[in-house]
Amino acid sequence: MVIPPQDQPITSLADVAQLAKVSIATASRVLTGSSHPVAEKTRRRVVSAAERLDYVPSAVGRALVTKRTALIGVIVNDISDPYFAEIARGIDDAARDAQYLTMICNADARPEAELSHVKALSSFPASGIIFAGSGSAVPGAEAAVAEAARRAEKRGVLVTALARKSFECRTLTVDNFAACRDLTRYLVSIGHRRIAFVEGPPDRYASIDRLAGFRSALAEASLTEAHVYTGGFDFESGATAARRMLSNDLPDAVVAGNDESAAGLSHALREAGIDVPGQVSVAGIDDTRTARIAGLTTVRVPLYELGHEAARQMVTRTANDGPLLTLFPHEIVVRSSTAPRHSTRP
Amino acid sequence: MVIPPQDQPITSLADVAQLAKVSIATASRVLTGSSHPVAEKTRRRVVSAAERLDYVPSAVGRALVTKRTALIGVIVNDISDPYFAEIARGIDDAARDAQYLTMICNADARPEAELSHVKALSSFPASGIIFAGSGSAVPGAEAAVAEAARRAEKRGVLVTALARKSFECRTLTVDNFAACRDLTRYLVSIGHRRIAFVEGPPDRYASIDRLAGFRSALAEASLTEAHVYTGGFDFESGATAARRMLSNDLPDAVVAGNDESAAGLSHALREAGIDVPGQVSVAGIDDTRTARIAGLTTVRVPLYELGHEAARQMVTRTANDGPLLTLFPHEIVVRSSTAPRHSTRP
DNA sequence: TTGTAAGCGTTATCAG
DNA sequence: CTGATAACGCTTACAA
Repeated sequence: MVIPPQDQPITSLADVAQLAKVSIATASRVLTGSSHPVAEKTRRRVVSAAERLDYVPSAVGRALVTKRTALIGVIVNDISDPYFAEIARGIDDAARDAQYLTMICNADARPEAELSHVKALSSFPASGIIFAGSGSAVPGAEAAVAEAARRAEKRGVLVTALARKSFECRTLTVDNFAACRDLTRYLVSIGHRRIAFVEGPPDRYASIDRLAGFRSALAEASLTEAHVYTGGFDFESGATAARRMLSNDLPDAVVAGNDESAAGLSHALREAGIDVPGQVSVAGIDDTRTARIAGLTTVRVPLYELGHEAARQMVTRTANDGPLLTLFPHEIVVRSSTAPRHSTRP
Repeated sequence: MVIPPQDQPITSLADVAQLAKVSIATASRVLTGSSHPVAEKTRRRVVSAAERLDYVPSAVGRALVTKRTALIGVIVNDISDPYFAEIARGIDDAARDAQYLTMICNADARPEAELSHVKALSSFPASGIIFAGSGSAVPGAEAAVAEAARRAEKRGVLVTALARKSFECRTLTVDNFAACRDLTRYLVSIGHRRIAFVEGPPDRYASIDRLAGFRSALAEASLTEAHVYTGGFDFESGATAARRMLSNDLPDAVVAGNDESAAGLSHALREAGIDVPGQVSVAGIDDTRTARIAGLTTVRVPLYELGHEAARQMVTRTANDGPLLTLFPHEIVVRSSTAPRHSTRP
């Protein structure tokens, strides 16, 4: 590592102590708000010395002793995806309230990237690591990540997931199966019969659980799926599925694996002259800001709240007691991308 | 700070050295890839010992000596705003390539929050701090932030801004004035005459420069502005402006201060039965993913690239030599929210 | 080529 | 109530 020119010496606790004419120990006790008793007069001398010198305690010096930094690491697939951005915002708000800093790591769903991030975060070490995305159901795909997470935990790093992972881990999430089942039930309830699904990445638990929920709702209603299109969690995947749908046959309604995909789907459908929701209803999942902008019917998943609560538990170190799995409620949000079957556009 | 139970001792360089039967110094030289010569046989012993112990060097121990952590801090207004999320993604990609971690700090445009983040980042200290959002033109509003940034720089922390700030600072950005002027020129070129503007937060340089660019283009064409609506950089601000527009009088076209606002604007207009772009053309600025989803005509601002290049310069410590101001090019992107005057929807 | 040891800034222990 | 000091894990002169 390149050592940059150290133009200015850092003012350290020793400087504060010297100016206040106390020992380093006393200065530390005052500035950390320790419970160790310090005379009021002494305290004031230290505080004013610190202010005069614009003293900022060295996080590194402190961490060397406490073996912990006021850092929370978040491993996302892609921070520019609103799903993760909203989670990250919730985390950082809770972190900031407790004077913690939030580190964002993009892993693009690659286990090797996750692994290297877990290691980097452990090297500080961060107080906690939050896995924002769901895991891969491919056997062994996450083995190394699981092992690294387990080791980090043994060293006192709190680990929390906000979606189902392939290893045991404290988890705050929603019931993806139920969420997608409820959404599909809604589409059935407004008269749709031929309903298609656009899948997310097929190895992800989020995709798998959502597809299963979709199928469950259809089975309840004694319906068979119109078609399950392979897809992905991005706009382009939805658009691609739409094009295949157009050259295939149009269902009454489509459930997409998430909002991004639903947005791409309805965009491409409309571009081809299809009336959404007049001819085809389209629904997404997550209720990210994409859903609002595109006017999508969707299922609200409390992303901000998931992140906020996970981080809150970490900074208060409550995460160790709570239950291993906490489910947050979801809720259908009806907007203008769906309509009763055979209605026309309002 | 609470000291957590240290379930497991951290394996340190001493452990590696012991297992490899070398001194700590030698182990360090091998593992840091120092230029100091080490016998090949010794090197291999150290490497295999490190592997066997699953050694991860302590970032804190290292930072205590080098006075620098492999951390880049990014101060954004709101990471859940795609504008900032796309910048953050660019930064993290460059950071990750160099084995740096990215810290995201949400400041919601509040100088006090920015200040506390700069201090927190300095306390590590981070290698660099990137200000993603533009500054406030209110005199003195950012004085304390400017001072803290200046001090951080004196200690070797690199500081870069991705938008105009009220203090001198290495800056990579686009010409907001020209961007908005060019967009307005485009609307004029397709026949619009009565053109309105929806402002961003009035104290921000980004808002001010864009409004000035808008007025400049109108002046060139000897037009007067239809109306300048107060607004903001969010969806709701655009929607609010639309409602005032409806009870006022409809212009031929509207330029919004950014894409979020433009999305809210066109959403509310359409909800009120107005044909966009048939009756009113709407354009945004930035070309965030919001623009793609909403099908907005806009100006592409290379957000990812700005973040990527800023971070790249930081990790290579090139930021000290380059020019103080670097302008990145912008580009008009035409989508379906604008059309020539008096045309009907395609 | 290897090793010894100083020192980074902080907290915590223990003695006064 | 205050202070001296060990310890944390690492890098890097300097010595051998």
